Amino acid sequence: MNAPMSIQSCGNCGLASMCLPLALTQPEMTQLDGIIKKSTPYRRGESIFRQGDAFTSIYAVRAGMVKTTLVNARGEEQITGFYFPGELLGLNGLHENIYAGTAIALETVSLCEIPYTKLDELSALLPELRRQLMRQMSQEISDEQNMMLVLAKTSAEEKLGNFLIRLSHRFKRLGFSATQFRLTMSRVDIGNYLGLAVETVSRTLTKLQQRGVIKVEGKEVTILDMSGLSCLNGTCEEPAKVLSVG
Amino acid sequence: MNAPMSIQSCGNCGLASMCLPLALTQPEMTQLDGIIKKSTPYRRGESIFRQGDAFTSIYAVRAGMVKTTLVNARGEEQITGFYFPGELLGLNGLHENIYAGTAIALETVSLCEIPYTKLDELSALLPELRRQLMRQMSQEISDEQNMMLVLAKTSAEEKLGNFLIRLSHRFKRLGFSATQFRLTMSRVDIGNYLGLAVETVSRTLTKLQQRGVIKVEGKEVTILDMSGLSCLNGTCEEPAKVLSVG
DNA sequence: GGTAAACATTGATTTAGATCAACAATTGGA
DNA sequence: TCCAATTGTTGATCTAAATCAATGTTTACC
Repeated sequence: MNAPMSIQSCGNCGLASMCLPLALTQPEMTQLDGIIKKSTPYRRGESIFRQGDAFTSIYAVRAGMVKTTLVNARGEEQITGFYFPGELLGLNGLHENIYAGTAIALETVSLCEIPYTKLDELSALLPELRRQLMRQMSQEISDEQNMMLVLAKTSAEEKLGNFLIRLSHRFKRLGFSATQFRLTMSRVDIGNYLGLAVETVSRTLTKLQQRGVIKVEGKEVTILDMSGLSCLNGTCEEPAKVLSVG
Repeated sequence: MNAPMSIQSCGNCGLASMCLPLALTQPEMTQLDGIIKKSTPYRRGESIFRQGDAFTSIYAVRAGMVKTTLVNARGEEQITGFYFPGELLGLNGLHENIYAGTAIALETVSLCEIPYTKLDELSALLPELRRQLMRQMSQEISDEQNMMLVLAKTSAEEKLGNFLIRLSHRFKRLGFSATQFRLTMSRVDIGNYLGLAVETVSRTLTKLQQRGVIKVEGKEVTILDMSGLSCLNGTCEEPAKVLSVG
């Protein structure tokens, strides 16, 4: 090992999180090309894989946003996540060789496809990769446990506050503005994800806007008072309690 | 490779799911002993690790039941899972080397402790282990996504039906009765986990009992009509709709 | 560029489950 | 074996958010 290990963007798929070319040699790079496939872009509404399909590959999002959904026996459908460039899809297919959910493009989406059968080969090539994969799964477990908390314990306002803040973080990480971004998903999708009716999503966004915390213009959102939002989220110091005196 | 690979119970910790002694040689077994630690039992209420602690080990439950919880900045606490013998704790500590939740013994609990630093060593010894670990994480992701669906989309009755059925499956897998078992956790814990008030848990159990679907005697539960419960869960065929005629 | 479909907002009404309150049943320690 | 503490049940009331309903707005496709 010559250079200090660093996680950087991969030329092949443009991803910081998935691809870890730790000063790869040229032949190694060439090998990589043969393993990671660039698949043709998916269009809005197209599914990348469907619940119950044979598990063949995991996917790293290159560009565009993806949602994943889970349907139960009674036909109720839950959006289980929104995936941004740099994030991995299909991690929960490993335990029974079947995709445990459906992934759908919310806009035009590019992906890196990593065939599961090649994962060992790839890991041998990039020893750090498997560990990185474990970290990502670990992260996903944490995120979903946090989501359980949000779904079970918080009000509509807190849910939306939390949602917007997490979106903000992810846009920031991608190098975009943390305070002004576009909601790629519909209000229905937001409601479904947060366990709220569409009408409640609408009303709550309006309420937050009236309070001056955010500005909403259709799908465009501006966060005007980040700490105001954070407070909803509980991630800021409790504002000094104003006790009514005498 | 001589014998066909099979996942069987590990003499060291009695676990089918975690330990994979694929016809190990004696020296290998000896090595294992040095890596997997049997820790002293934890008593009811004791914590195995706490949210924010430095991540050192993952744990496999040998005996007894464990709950894990997550606390957010505002102090709201959510039970994120109940862990049975054979299941793994601490899988979501990997991504930032900090435990992302707290694990608490619900009764006297025995564990196998697997120091994270030994995981590579162990994986080299048992090549199947790392894959098994990935499968377990994958399973946990799926379980939590299912939980998101339950929390966001189902009624109190459905939540409890789903809860009891999942408990039933796990007792069955452990070789115990699938229709009669003890609720190790309190009603408060059940409510917290399912996003319900205690009172609602109590009332709903009573209602299910009155309907003859279950029998409840304190912590002892008997499932009298499994398909009745499954219907709540949506995992059975829709019962023929009785249309009122004329 | 027009029109149907999909998506979003706002208001009125209903409801499932939370909260408040009182009491009963277990549990565990002296 | 008793008593305090914890845990569980049941009833009455309240409320946040769902549902129902009507209308406005954007999108995408002939």
